[in-house]
Amino acid sequence: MHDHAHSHDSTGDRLMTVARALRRGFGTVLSQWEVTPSQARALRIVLDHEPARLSTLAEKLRIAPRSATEVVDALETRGLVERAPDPADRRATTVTVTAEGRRLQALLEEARRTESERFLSTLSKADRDELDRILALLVDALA
Amino acid sequence: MHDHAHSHDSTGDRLMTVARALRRGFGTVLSQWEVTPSQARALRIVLDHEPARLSTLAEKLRIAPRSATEVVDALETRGLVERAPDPADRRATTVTVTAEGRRLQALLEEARRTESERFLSTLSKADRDELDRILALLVDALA
DNA sequence: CGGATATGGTGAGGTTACCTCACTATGAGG
DNA sequence: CCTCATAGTGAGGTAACCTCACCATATCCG
Repeated sequence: MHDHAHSHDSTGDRLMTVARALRRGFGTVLSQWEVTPSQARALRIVLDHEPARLSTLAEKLRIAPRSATEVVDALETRGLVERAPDPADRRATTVTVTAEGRRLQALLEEARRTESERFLSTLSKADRDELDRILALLVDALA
Repeated sequence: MHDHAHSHDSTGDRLMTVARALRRGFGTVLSQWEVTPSQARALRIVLDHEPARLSTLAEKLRIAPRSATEVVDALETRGLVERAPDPADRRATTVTVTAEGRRLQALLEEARRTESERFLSTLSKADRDELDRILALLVDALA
């Protein structure tokens, strides 16, 4: 009677399933502020590396430099970041977050945290800690 | 020297990071057979629900019916699935996997398993089991 | 110094995987 | 049978990527 179609799924499959659901959740939350997931990710990275070159941003986001141009265009249009010439290299452009961008980023961070907790709320505290610990190991291994 | 920029990330963030990396891995492996992730997912679902209606497939993949048409088009062009009229409802179309599709699906399943294990290889057996157990809980909670 | 070569950013144009909307064909209920 | 719902698909659109070509600037080196 029960749906045990997942019973033969591997850990990797489960991981993808869970991540997909969480992605959906984040996306829904983000749309409240008319921010796309890609923009939210970029805004966050820029804030972490301010003042960030476009090329640095591209690298951190693991996208092509050309694509970084696009997402910065979008953020700049929304007034969340600003471009400025890099005084050290006249080819380069640096990106900084505006006050407005900072304000929004704080809201997004909070929303992400809330959504994440809601998502994990079916787990016991112990399991959540375990999950976090193991995921951290995997993240470290990616470096 | 070390990159501890992730230190303030939440569990949800880590989950996304890990899933993203795994997705990349799967994608790379799949490209060996010139199969896109979307096609691989669809092939799998069709096999699990054979003979599957397009609408059923769309529902299981959580995409719009129109999009199911597209992915089935792609699979049919590659000779991996076949459309047939549903004898019970002349509006409906059923999709079945061809012998070729079955052969490929077996290869893909194996590749997925291998890639998944490679990805998790940095974890101890105990941690892998823990991770699997907790993810299974989350998957169940999604239903 | 100056010429070759590498690098930073962007315009043009393409791809994938989605979407909505409108339409046709068929089924089902009153 | 007349209305209304449902199955699939054509047409056309979007987000988030991509490559390739190009220009401006930097760097290296004979």
